[in-house]
Amino acid sequence: MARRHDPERRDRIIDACLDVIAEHGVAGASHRRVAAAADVPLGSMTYHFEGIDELLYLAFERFSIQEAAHFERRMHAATTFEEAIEAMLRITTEDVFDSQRDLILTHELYALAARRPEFRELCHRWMGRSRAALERQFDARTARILDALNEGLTTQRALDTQPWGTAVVVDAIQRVTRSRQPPSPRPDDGSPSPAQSR
Amino acid sequence: MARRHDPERRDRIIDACLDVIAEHGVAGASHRRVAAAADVPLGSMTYHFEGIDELLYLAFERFSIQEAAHFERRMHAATTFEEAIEAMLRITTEDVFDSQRDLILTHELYALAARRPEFRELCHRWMGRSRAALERQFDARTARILDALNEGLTTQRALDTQPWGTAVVVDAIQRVTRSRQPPSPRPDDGSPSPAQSR
Amino acid sequence: MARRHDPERRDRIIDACLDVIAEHGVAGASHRRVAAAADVPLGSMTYHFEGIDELLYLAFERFSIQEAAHFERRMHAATTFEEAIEAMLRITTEDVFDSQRDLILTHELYALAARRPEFRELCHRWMGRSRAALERQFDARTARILDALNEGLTTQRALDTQPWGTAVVVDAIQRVTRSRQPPSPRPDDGSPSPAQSR
Amino acid sequence: MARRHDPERRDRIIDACLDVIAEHGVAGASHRRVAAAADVPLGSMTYHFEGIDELLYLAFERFSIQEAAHFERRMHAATTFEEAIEAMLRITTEDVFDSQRDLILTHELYALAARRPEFRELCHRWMGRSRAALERQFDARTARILDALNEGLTTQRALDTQPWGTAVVVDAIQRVTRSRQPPSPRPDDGSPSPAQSR
DNA sequence: AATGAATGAGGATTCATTCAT
DNA sequence: CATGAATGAATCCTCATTCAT
Repeated sequence: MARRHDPERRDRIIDACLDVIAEHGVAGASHRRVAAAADVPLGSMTYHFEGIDELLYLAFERFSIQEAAHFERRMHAATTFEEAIEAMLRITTEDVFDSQRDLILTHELYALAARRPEFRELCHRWMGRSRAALERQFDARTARILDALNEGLTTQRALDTQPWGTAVVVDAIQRVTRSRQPPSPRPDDGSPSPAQSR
Repeated sequence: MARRHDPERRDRIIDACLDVIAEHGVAGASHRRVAAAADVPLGSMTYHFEGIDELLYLAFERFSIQEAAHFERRMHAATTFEEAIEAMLRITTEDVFDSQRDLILTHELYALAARRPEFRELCHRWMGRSRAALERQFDARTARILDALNEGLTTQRALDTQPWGTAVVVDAIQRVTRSRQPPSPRPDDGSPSPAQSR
Repeated sequence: MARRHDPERRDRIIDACLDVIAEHGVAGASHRRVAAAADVPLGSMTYHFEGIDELLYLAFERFSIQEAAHFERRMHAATTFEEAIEAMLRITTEDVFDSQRDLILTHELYALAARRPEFRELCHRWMGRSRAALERQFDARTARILDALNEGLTTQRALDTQPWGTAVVVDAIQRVTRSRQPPSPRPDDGSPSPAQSR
Repeated sequence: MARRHDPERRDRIIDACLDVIAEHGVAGASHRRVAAAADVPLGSMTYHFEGIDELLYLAFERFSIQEAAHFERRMHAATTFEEAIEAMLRITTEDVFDSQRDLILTHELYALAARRPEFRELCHRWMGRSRAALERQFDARTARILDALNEGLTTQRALDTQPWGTAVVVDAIQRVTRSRQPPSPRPDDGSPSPAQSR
């Protein structure tokens, strides 16, 4: 009866879906719960979305795009090699550490991606953007390794029951970035500072 | 009607549960589907297990133990530093690459662990065993980084839609192991240097 | 967006409704499916028709009129007694045999008519026209019997899983038409013999 | 809470399903309505039947068997040719005329059969039994024609809005049975003359 | 005049769980 | 000890219809 015209409803439902997944997992993300979270009648759900699969896809698509954009923002803000290293450190130790929500959503997405190609495609695009952002400061090989390292450190730190210090992270990043740097000159893409210390 | 006395039934159900998760995800793992997969009457499910949560927990417990054991076997077989490097390479590039099932189960477990402490505990124990196995050939810090690197490389290789060569993996392992290795002598087999244990 | 002014839309919807019934039965004939079949917005449905009942009625009205007209055409083309017999044979063996669509729609209509008077009225009118057409070549009694015979043969041939030869049909028509024919002279075209009108 | 053990429940549901179809048509035969009619919880429906399709099939299977049995009883009671004619007359004029329920169910079945082979099979079996019963008193050809005639007369009498006298029926039966009877002697009970079997 | 947006009721089905046997 | 029968809650989705535009 209230709210008949509500143009942002679709968006609100997608956001609500992410909230529900963060709280109950994909397994607990039902039309009913999402509708309640978005304060929308149940019938709206299948009016706005083909089915729960489409909603799930759109939700994770939005999430992966937001995460990629966040990563890009972090990396683009770094104008020197040192700042890039620093940015990586912050990304690994702070960003995910702070947000339980992101952590959950990321792994729910991965679980889906492991079984279903359309979600794997989302991961692929996300990784592509992360790598491209890293390649502004690092060569392609290093970018790829750094991204994988970030992935692994983040996951293990989050899923451990014991706290990790940041020292391991710092050390890991150094090993990965220092080792190959002297022989092969960094690509001038984005023209990072020639100095490679730290 | 046939098998009334069936002592391995509980075990069979747990294994069937993992199969079902691998095929349908945790979201699709219902009593009915697991019972069907285990060829067991539906009533058995709540007779043998408190509820679906207990079954899920036992299934992932078994899975994580099996995986940890597999990792240990791989690493224990390596008696030299070079063999250890080689083992890591194989673990990262072959093991998970081959088994879609393990990949899915791992990420389903992580998704659960991100939300629920009891599953995080499983991850913690699994990581602990992996690290201990690595510490037979590497110092504690390197072990931890190697494990994280393996985690990240494995995940990203599996969830990408494009194939990765093994070159990146080789390079990554080298960077992580070479850099710190010369100054600190490798711990001898079975006794990680006390200063670096967690 | 395209066709705003579309005077034949109502007609198109009615035809589409018959198509949907032929494919999904009355049970499966929903506003949505008909709208899709007619390539018309869902909102059109209740704009052009009071409700689904009205649409159903109009669809079957059209269908029964078309069928009656077809029957009349067949019979009117027969100018002799022999041609009339031949026409009946063709109607029973060819027409319905060929069209799965007509068969389905006929029985869906009958099923409705068995429960609801307004649809029974349609059947009544259809039968009336058929009989009138037959009475151009047969006395009223024979016309009625022939029509019923046609009904029964058609139904049983169509709903059997084994093919019927045409021999039975020929024989049946002969029995029904021959027996009473010798004593009472065939009525001349358009005026059934008064003695036998009902 | 009440009635946990109720061995005839399945049967009761099937009967209730036929009642609901007779009242609301196949289109209106929902799990809910049938469950209510059978005084059974909704969850029972899919416990006892694979789905609504299976229930529909079982209901019409039962109906067609009951009808065939009724027809057989009528015909088997007739021991002479004259009694058989009389039986046919009663079947056509009384039986269906009396029961709105049978009429509706018959045509709902036919509507289904027109679209779906499994229901056509039911019709085929029903017809087979009717014909076999007729062949105890009539030759095969006559049996078939009589059955078709009965079908058509029954249908048209029921779906007309005006009453039919019995005279037409008597006449029709006579025409069909008299014509071929003199030359070929009636087969004695149980063994139709071989020359006329199909 | 026409329709896209919206919705509550009801559609079939699946669910975890209970319980009598 | 084990299970087949049973069920009410909840699943996703479709429905006819309403209504603001």
